[in-house]
Amino acid sequence: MQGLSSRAHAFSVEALVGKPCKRMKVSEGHESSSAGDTGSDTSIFTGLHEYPVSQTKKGGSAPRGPEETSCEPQRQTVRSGAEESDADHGGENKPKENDCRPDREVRVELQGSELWKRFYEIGTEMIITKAGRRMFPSVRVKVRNLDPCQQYYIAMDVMPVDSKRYRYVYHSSQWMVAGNTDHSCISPRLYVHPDSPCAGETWMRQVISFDRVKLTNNEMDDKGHIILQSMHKYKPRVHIIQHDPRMDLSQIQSLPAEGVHSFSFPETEFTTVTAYQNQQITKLKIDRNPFAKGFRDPGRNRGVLDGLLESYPWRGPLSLDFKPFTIQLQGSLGSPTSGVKSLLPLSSSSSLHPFSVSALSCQDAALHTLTLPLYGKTSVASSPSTSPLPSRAFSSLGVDRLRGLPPLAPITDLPLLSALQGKKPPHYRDPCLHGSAGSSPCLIPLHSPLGPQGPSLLPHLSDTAGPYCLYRYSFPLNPQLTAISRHAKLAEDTTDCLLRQSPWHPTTNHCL
Amino acid sequence: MQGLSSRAHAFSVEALVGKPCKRMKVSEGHESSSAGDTGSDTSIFTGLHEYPVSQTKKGGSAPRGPEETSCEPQRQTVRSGAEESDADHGGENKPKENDCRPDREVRVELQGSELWKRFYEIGTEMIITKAGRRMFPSVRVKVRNLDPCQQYYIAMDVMPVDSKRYRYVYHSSQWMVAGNTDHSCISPRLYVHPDSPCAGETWMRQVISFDRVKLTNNEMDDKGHIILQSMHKYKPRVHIIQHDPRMDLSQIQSLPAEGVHSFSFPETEFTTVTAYQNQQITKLKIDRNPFAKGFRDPGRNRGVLDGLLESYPWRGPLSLDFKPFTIQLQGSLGSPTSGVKSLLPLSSSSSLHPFSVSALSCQDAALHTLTLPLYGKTSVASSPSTSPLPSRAFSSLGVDRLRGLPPLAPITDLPLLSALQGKKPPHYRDPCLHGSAGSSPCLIPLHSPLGPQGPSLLPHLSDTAGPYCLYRYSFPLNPQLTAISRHAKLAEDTTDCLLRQSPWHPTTNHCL
DNA sequence: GAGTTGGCACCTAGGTGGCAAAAT
DNA sequence: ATTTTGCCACCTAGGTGCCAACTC
Repeated sequence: MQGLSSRAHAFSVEALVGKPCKRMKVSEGHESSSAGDTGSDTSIFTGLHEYPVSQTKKGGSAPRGPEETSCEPQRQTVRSGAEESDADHGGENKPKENDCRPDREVRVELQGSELWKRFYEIGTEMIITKAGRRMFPSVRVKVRNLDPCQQYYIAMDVMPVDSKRYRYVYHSSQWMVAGNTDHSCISPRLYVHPDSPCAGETWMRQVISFDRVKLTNNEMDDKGHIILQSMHKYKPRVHIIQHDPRMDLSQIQSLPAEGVHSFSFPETEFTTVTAYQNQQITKLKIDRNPFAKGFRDPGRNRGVLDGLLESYPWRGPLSLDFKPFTIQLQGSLGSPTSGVKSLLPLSSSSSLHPFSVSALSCQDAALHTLTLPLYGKTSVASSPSTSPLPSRAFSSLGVDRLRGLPPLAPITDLPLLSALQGKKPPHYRDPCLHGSAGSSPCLIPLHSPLGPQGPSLLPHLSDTAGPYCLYRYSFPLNPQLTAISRHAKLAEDTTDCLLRQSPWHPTTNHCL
Repeated sequence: MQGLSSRAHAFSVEALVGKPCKRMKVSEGHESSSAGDTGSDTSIFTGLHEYPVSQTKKGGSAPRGPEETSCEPQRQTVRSGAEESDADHGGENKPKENDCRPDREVRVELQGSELWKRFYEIGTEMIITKAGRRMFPSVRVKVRNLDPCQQYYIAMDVMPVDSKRYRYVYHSSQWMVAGNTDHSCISPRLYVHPDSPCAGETWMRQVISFDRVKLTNNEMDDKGHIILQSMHKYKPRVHIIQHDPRMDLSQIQSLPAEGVHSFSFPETEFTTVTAYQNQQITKLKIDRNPFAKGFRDPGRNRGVLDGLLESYPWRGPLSLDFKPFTIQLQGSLGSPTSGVKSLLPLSSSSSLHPFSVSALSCQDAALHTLTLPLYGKTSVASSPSTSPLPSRAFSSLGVDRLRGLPPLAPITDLPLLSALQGKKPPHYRDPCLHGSAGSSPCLIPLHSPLGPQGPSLLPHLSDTAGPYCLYRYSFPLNPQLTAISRHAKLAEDTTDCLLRQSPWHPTTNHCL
């Protein structure tokens, strides 16, 4: 389980199997090294029971100077080394189950500190929007030395680092002070972790993630997001709040007067923006945030087609522009009975791959022909998919159904018949066209030459006769070409696929 | 906000604006009618402080007979009418803030009772899977007469109705007893609502939804799902548990000995299955569960194309099969300068619609031509979309970018130029092909006749000269045809769109 | 001109029933 | 013969940066 995002899990599973009020051992790895170690992926802070951090300023104005929050980065070095290992072994002590006073200072470690530092070195920017935007990276912490039996709230807020307004100077790639904050008195919002309240033991057992926090620049926000001003510098704080059963903290909107430990981490400082200023930040965000994968530089992990091109020797004739091209892929066929010939004169290498892709590449016709095998063995369907592509990737390209082609028996087979008759293949559903007597929308048996270039192509296909059924899939040039290549990839993974034996009329080019 | 699904919201927003310990007025609508009213969409139960329901049987075997759970459906009629309205007005009483004894019996109403009853009349089935399956409908309740200041846990479990095994007899569409349960002693799982614990006031303010509950048939489940046996009858129970601050209830796995009110509703009884038995159940699920929308009968809400066909008089020549067809849509053009002529001889009706779709319908060529307007006014981009289709719908058809065509200035415009030069339109991203000098994959300026039928089509286009730019989009016959129709829908919604004024070479058919 | 906004293509994440193979 | 399982197409829901238009 990732963090505490699902409260239900915490209750229903992990909490249930855990032994209550028994300190769990957490992996503590490198923390016994110097806490300020920049090579560490965590930052450790200890909180003092006597209030290490300044109180929340209710409805107050922004602090005047940097570091007014009294939980200083320097505090980071207060505890380390020896006491750290003390704590490690102290975890074996029997916790005082009825005594809810923690036996040592509360400690909080920032998770993903390494990533935060990567951003911090460039100058972290966080987008804020009217609707609210998540932070990336998000604040994730591990807490230690809580009383396992005590109930705690854990919350986060975001404090101004100073009362300056900033602007980004492109040519120097730097943030410069651009003025002072107009002190709009917005009471700072406190984000209470959704798992609150929770026993110390449960909190300590896992990473506490604030990834659902959203930042907004909408002062009228009514969704509980944290309200910030654009072009200002901020730093998140994490608060560990002892639950006082006498008080209903379920609706706390500001920190209580006592029993609060607060922590912050220098590398989490960021500047709010409505659009990224520093392109290095953009790049790093795109590179690390899974939701931005669509923007990633394809250089590293290019399209499957590219991968195929590189992994096969026949690269030559293929190109991605409008020029004519031919692909002839080659794979090991499991069945000696499937006699596959080289289908196209343009192909150079030996041709045993179970499908071929060709283009009738008049410059703008974008009409392609795909000869694909019909999977003749059931093992195809049940073989574990080794494709690195999620199947969803096909969806967006609109060619999922190519794969939906079922295993078939020679000719009396119902799915084949339905395909030949222009019905839907079994797995295909199209609610828009449902009920019409339409044909299979994506897999269409090839009946005749397609255009000017068709005849020059088809003889090569038809004279191979018997062992395969030719299907045609037409698609616009580039995106679907990728799709085709993905099918190539699939076929490649399916080493036991067979070409379908289905009748092919050599002169009419009809698939019977 | 829907239910309490986001704890963060409960804390950060709604809870914060609410006045603590003041009973909120909830919409109570028809509840003052007889509680047993079958026409009502809620079922109301009252719980007795003296334990209306049998205790949880820890690790126990299934009950032997039906209705062993003592919270009977019949209890449903205990309270109604007069007291109901009493409670309504009692809501204005000042709650005794320091006295946490509720002033009347706790009441729980099932939300969505009407839907539950629809299922119940057929014989509700719930799929159970190894990974866990949600319930549909899900248990959603409203609670009343809690002490606003008292903290409560609210939980759900699922109790066997009897200890019989059932099988479905298809020819009689009935569930028949097929034997007795083998008493596998799996301790029943308790699903604690993720918002627990929470103040009575907060609970009462909104619908409490158990839609995240998952049912499983995996006895070894470690994800906290509720474990049931297939082909058995069950009924969910809802428990209101007073929070005893002396006890840590955050890890409760069974109901405490006191302070629990339990409720169940006869219409929520269901039979567990691994695959639906009664097709009426399947149909109702598909009809009502948004996640099953893909399986819905398109008869009611068919494809947009169908809708267009019906809403326009020119239906005649269009068909969805392989036959040749022509569409000529007609809309009101904002600009009198855009002289659009009837583009195709096949078109019958008057032709002023800003685009046309035609097919060079050789039986299997599937090469179509789309003439579409370029949106010339910024108001197009900013006009509120009235299309009932989510934009995502286009994604799956692979033609999103058609819409991405930007508003353009006559010819020096960069996006247009890039489009004409075969570059990507501004909004288009294709990571797979990124970096290649490829052309616009989906919007390709029309340069020349496309095939045998091309020349006969293009003269009609080219001699309209000046005011538009012709783009071509090729697509396989059926699915993308729908996509085209969706663009028709978009264009229809965009009443102020303008045909683009861009040069068109009348003899070469090139878009300059 | 600088900063903000809204639309959108492209993702992640995950819920649904259909289907056919597998298990019982 | 019945029940279960795994895969899949098709959805919902929502997070991301890009872009053009808007605002000040």
